[in-house]
Amino acid sequence: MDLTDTPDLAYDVFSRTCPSRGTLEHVTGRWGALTLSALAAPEGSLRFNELRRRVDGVSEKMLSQTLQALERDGLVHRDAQPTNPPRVDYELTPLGREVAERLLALIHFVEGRMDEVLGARERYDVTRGCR
Amino acid sequence: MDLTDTPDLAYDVFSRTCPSRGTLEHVTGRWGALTLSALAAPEGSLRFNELRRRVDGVSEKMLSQTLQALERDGLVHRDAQPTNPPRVDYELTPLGREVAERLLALIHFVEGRMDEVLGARERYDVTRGCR
DNA sequence: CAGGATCCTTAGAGATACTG
DNA sequence: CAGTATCTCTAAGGATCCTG
Repeated sequence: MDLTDTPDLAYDVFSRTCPSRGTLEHVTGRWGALTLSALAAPEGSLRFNELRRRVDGVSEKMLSQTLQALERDGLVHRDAQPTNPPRVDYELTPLGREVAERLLALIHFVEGRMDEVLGARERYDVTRGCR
Repeated sequence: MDLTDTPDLAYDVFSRTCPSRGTLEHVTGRWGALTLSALAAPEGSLRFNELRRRVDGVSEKMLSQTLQALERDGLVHRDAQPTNPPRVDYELTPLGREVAERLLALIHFVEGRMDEVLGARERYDVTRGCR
């Protein structure tokens, strides 16, 4: 084993220039997180407009951009049938599924603790609201 | 067990108006995620400028805003000594620590798979780059 | 149906200067 | 040291129209 250099710490999100920051932003961004979560549903595979309905509030443009970024990062697989009308199915790749798992653990935890969060907010606003 | 209504699903991030979306954005946002991660370090407690140095690239303004949002959500505790010069320490609350745990699981997973991601990107750019 | 192309708006972000 | 205040400006995001 050679430990003179640090090849295993190649990617550090704390560094401004690390590409992992970009990927993390795709994954955790407003629409990225919801899109991955939607695709993690049991159905496994969803069409463009199905996704759009699930991800409440997303525009066509943002969903399209989000899906492209996730596909480029190898987290989402895009299956386009050259039929008319066109039919395109999106599903998670194996890597994407592992990412989504961890993402959902975070999301569900936050959802489950929202009462605490909301309580903390009220307390904060009462004490510091008088600024 | 009564399953006729769904009171336990009170917070659903898929809904445009759910407050959990806001909290999730504080947690997963560019600076929120890095700030929580930095505070999850073994030291436990960090001062403003220590944080600023760890979170490479953050401005005073954004760090300040981020910390306020996280404090308001009850994830970060702020301890200000009214001395001169002032000294303020930030640390995770118990709830914040649980959130950070799950967040770090996601971050470390992504960091560990960046080679795959970068490989996928190259393949994507080669095949679709010709647009 | 799945998205590309366009235009438009504004909130988020950075830089700087100032203060207790 | 730990912020706040102010300014500027870009780029994310939304709405709309269009096409294979």
